[in-house]
Amino acid sequence: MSGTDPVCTETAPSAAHGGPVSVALARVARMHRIAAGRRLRELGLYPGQEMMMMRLWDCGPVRQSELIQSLGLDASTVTKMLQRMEHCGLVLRRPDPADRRAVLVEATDEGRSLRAGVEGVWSDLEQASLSGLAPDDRAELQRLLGLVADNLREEAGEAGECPAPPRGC
Amino acid sequence: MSGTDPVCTETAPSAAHGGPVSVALARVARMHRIAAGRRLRELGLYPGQEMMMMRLWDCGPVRQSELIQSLGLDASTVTKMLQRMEHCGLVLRRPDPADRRAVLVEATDEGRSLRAGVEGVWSDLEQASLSGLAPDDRAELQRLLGLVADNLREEAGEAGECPAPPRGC
DNA sequence: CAGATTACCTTGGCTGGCCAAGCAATGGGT
DNA sequence: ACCCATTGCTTGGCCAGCCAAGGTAATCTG
Repeated sequence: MSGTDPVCTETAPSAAHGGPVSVALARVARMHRIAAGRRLRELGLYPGQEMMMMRLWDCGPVRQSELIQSLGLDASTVTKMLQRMEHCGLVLRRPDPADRRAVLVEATDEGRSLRAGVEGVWSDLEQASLSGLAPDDRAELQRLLGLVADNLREEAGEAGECPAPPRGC
Repeated sequence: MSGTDPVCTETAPSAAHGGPVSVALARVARMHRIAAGRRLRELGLYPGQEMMMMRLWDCGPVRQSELIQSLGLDASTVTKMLQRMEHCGLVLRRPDPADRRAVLVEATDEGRSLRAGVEGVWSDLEQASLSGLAPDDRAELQRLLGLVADNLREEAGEAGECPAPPRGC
């Protein structure tokens, strides 16, 4: 707080730039991720892995490609995550007899044993982050997020044009 | 779609788990980031850097600690980002004469020249992702995100208890 | 005024996540 | 039967982002 402190006094980041909602969304998402990570770490999980496990708990043995599509992640991301998780004993991977390029993924017993903990963390977090929102508000928030998701999905689909314009930096 | 395909037919990921809103939030945020990254790359920026630049455009020379707090990022993250961005000529760093441990950060002319492009990208993205939402809905979404942000901020504040419970994996 | 505490930044290590490129197996077209 | 396009996954490279630990400067305290 010295005399060198420059012009800017505004602490709240931008309500004037291109997209206030986008800014808010990015911020909230990061904070949410951090909060989740803090709780998850006590279970021995890194943030993001819980999504994977949830999908596996639901489904029994799944093709890796199914995971990729259902989580909406990049294929290489899923590959590396599963490699680490397998190495930790959370998950089991074996070739699909019906298609020799595919890989079937399944939760191990150890992986399954985390289910209650993870679900507890998530519902706890949901409760904490939505505290003070009426049921109507929660439903509304979910609805609006759904609409945005639809828009972005469409966006992503029709974007395969520019081959690879240079990355300046 | 072979015969080996297991039980799970549900494509929509979970409406039953702990936190549907949390899931939606995480998904939307990731898609949003990807969409932003795709557009930003044509400007020579990586996703995340635009937030930094926006803050710098607003404020003139800023202390690094100010950036850390205002962006809500980890100190080490900001350090590394700025190192890369300085190396690319987007940004200029110089020691603060008033406090020899502090660093003052400022956009270079080259960095400033990206302003119009970045703001265009963001408003474009805002428009694309909010397409189909009435003004009321947009305002509502922003309001709700603000509430969630408040909850999470509070959350983060009072969480400095457990020193460092082991990371199993 | 000296010693302890605090603020500010840096480095190292690890993960999630992306893209681009590559390899193997499947399936369709002629 | 053959070739080619497609699908499924892997590797390598890079960046954002976290935590933990360390070093230097400013500030608070005795």
